[in-house]
Amino acid sequence: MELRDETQKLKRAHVILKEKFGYEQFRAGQWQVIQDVLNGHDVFAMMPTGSGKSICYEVPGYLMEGLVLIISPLLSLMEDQVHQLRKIGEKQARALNGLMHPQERKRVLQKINTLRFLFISPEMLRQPQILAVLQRTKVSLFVVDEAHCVSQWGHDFRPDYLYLAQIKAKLGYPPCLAVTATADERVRVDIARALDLRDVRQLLMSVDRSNIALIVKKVMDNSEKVDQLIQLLSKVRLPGIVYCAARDWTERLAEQIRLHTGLRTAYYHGGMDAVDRRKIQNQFLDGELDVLCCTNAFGMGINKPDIRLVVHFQFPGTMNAYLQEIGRASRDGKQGLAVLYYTEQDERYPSGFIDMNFPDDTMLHQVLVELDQGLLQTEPKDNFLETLQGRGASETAARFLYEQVRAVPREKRFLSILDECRRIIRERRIIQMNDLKVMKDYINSNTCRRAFYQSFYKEKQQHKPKLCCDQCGLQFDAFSGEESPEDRPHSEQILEWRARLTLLLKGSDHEK
DNA sequence: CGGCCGACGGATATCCGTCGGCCGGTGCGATATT
Repeated sequence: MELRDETQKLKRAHVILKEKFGYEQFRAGQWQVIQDVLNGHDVFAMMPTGSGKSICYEVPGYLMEGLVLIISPLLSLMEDQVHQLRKIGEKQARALNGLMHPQERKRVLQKINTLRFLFISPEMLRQPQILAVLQRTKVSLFVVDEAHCVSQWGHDFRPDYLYLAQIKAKLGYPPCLAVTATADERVRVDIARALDLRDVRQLLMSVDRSNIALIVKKVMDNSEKVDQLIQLLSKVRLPGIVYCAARDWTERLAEQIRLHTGLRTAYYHGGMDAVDRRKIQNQFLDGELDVLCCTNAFGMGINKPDIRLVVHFQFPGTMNAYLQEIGRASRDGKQGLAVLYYTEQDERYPSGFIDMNFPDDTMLHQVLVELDQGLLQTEPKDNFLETLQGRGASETAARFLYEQVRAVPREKRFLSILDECRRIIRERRIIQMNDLKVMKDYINSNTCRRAFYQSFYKEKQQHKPKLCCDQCGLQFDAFSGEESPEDRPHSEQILEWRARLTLLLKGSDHEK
């Protein structure tokens, strides 16, 4: 009888897809995930961005009894997703966050039993009052969106991510669905552990984006980089994103680009206020900008199908981050280009960031001693964090230390956790340094770029696109235009490009 | 890790080199103060 129920559910999934979302068929991967979810399994799904990850929990939301709880890393992402659901007429979708008026938050909690979808941050979810309300509610599905954040941020930057397993337990172990576009094997294991996934079904789609041509270009110094970038921007298709490691670089570059190319250029980073950020983001989405210089603050949840170029003015510290960032190009399947400029000095950024994530050993030791002597208190939290930052710790390092000391029982000495802290820091450092090494190896490798990361992800190289990478004969000069237009071997490239475009267009027609 | 800035000292009355220290990226929520 149970079996018949399940079959019924699966049939109804197709009906929901058509009636609510207006699609005839599930796309690759979606159907498998939905089946596993409806059958009550924990599921880990790695699907490329733009492949319709949200359908994977939205459709089950209509077939399971109770609330679908979606843990999301960004408030803007939650708002967007609620908005999307509203557009298809779903009224029982809400977000719960700190920007809301307390009254409104209360109202959402009061009618929680009538909701179908609730979007929430890991921080909010950890609040005892919120959790108490959720404990009285039936949670049908526990979704972790952008699940790579668990591993990428949970260990230092946003420690609340590491409490999701505990919260899941308090909610009575609802089935869990973790989705992301990029997670190498180590990250997958890390996520599975942090979320306490059991008997997990995995759907692993390729991380490769074959329509994005890859180029790594080594240059002497930053001024050469700026020159080359400006040339590149005036030759290739736009809009484009230029990723920088530091905020001041985004501003300086934007200025330079505007000056030398006249392109509509803006910058975006986490130091700007929320209104400006929204404004720039919307301008970019609406096609009012050609170039956006930004830090890694920009990108998550950005769904603009026609970004043609992603430049790395400095490279990120992990392969996952790199693939996330270049993956924002050409979601529509047309030809895109990713260019990474490299000088040896650029390494200082990622290695500096790794250093900043943790307190140094002197501070660690000193703080534990002072806590034991009563010269320092862990509470109130903000005072503790401020004191540490006053002594030169980064905000992340301070918060890391707070997470370590907050749970030390009264009868124990703080110094007793010294070795444990040292071990954690050492291990995390090794992991991050290894990630960085992989990224450096990618840059310095003299084999196919695509083959390199596919092997890192333990994927077999499926099909090699014609416009693959600089190692496979893709001419950087054809894009950058270092020579005069006449003597460039350009026309052939363009022809090839056109031919490919046509093919792609035909291909997508065929799919429909 | 390395670029950048300010301090400092030496040789000369303003400049020049060197050295040490600092800084650098992601966002949530809550709370107190203008």
